[in-house]
Amino acid sequence: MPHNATWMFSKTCEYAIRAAIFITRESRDGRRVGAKEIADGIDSPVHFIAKILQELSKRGIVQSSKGPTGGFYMDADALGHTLADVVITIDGDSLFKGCVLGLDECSEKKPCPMHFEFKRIRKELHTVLNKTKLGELQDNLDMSTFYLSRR
Amino acid sequence: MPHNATWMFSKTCEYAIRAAIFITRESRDGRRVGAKEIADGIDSPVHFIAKILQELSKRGIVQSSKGPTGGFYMDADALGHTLADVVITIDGDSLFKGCVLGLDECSEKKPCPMHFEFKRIRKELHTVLNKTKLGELQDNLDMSTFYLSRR
DNA sequence: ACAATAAAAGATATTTTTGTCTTTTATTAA
DNA sequence: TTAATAAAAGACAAAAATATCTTTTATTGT
Repeated sequence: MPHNATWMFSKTCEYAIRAAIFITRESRDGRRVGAKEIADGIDSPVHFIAKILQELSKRGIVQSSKGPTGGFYMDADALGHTLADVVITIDGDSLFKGCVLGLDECSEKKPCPMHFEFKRIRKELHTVLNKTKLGELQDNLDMSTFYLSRR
Repeated sequence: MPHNATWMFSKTCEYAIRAAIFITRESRDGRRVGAKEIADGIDSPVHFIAKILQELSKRGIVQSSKGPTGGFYMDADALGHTLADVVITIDGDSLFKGCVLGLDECSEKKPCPMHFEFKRIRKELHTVLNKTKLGELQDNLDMSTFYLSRR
């Protein structure tokens, strides 16, 4: 039987979200952070998060620059993204659109038994992930009271 | 990047839920259904669902009997179970308890940035999966209007 | 008793996800 | 213009999830 020690996001996506929030927080005072520092900050394998960051960078979710003094950061544009953007970039939009029971043909007309029950949950989920921009999260002083790693 | 074409449940668990509902429906008029028939009915690999059914049977979520006229079915006891029971049997309770971002130490005191936002969603999710017993689902005539496979 | 049926059990294979390591490319500062 | 730094890229490895196949065991009707 599957282990599935987590929730609704792939592990890759969990790392991505944690990294995005970490970078948001760090780039508050203009700091750029390297893959190593991020990996330490969010408890993830260095090379793995590096790969993920490549993808996020490609899609404009985070900014990056090479060389010394380089690293990952967020510009104004990037701060306009939401957590939903991060999720969609990594896991796609199936979380918001796919059938809970994995049926291809599930729809309003041919609903699976859980279709209508989960409509509200799905909507709420979308709302939560969409309502806050990373920039707003950045402005929130409480941010320092949240944890991204186990230490 | 991960594919993750579905939602919050493992594929194994999706099959399990679909099978449980299928058996509930079929055992309405005392019918027992074989693994093959179930696999056809819910669009799943035969041997794979057979394995899953073994587990569900072991935990009393479904009943089974061997030999000709044998197959899977639900007795009164089994009909008292909820979808949450099925989910927990297969995927464990991490869906209801684990941190959304996969942090081991996430708690009220050391919350991850999404902790409080997701509290409500998690609760609602638990409610939806817990509120209806399979037996009640069985009594619901609308059941015939729901789909469990692509055909 | 026997043949047929169906679940249980277990071995094995494939695919996907996750994680690691090495090389290349771009940028900076001295 | 060179050495150091850091991301980008790509090859490879390990682990987990999913899927298939074969053998065994229990049950039924004849």
